[in-house]
Amino acid sequence: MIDAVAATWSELTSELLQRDGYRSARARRVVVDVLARADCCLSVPEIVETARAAGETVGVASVYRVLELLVDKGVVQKIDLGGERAHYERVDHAQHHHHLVCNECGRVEPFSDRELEAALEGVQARAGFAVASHDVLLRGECDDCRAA
Amino acid sequence: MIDAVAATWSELTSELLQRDGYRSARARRVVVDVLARADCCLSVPEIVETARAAGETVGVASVYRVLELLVDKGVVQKIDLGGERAHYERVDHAQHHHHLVCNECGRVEPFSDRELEAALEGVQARAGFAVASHDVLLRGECDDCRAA
DNA sequence: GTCAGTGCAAAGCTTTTGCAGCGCG
DNA sequence: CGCGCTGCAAAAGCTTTGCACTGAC
Repeated sequence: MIDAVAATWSELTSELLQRDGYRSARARRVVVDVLARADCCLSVPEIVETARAAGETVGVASVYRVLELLVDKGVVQKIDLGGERAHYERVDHAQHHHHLVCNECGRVEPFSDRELEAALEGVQARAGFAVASHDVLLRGECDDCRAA
Repeated sequence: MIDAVAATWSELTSELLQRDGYRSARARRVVVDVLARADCCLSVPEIVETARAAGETVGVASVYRVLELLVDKGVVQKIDLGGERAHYERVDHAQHHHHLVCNECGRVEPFSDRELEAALEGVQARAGFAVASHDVLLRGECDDCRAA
């Protein structure tokens, strides 16, 4: 199930890039592949590390360049969790969600809420801005840290 | 009105620090003063610049140290707008709000919405985490940039 | 006088950029 | 076989830290 969705996103991304005249380049394939399999958002070092674990090496510079392209194309979202590095994850309209971050251990967990989305739509309609996207970040202490 | 609120926050902060045994230090006074007068969130360079414009010089290092302390004390909130630098603003429970950021010009505007807060309370109640705070960030194009 | 607090300057990070070489089309 | 893409290494910010000096108490 998850793999099916990921494969779809991966395919759509490849097609999109091909259509726009981009070559089938190695670094691009590796980054797309890592993001396709990721459960949640990843930082650049995490992407490089994950790729390496899978036997593929990529330079950080290439990763940043690929991510910039993918964000531009709207298939990847840059997420700032308040830490020192930015995180990236694939844009998957069927699985739109936000993030809970543990202030103690840094654990990140996704969540989604219909009522929240409805409220956001209302705000966006009333905003003076033409809102293109939104992010919600909840900070606190996760179960494990609270128990400890 | 705004000045009254700011003065209150400023006073409360000073009292809090004094109560906890902190000295009446210059850099601290300057940073608190700048934040007290600020309309919205400021970056560290902006704080230094604003202070300088008011005839007070502060070292960046001191500003970072003061901000860390104030965030710890819960009277200042660190806000990540997705750019390269973090922003800080005073925590003012009477004026709780979130931010709209223009992708084109970088303009930041505050907004608040009762329905949104209600939805967030619901999410926080249902979350596995003990949620301590939340941030909502809306990105888009502001009026001016859309007109241009 | 002591020692918390300061500011400079240097170090540490993430992220960006310059450039020579590689390989897709 | 040209030029888009890559990766290294160097550069560019923001932020943190070490250290000697200043000033609050």
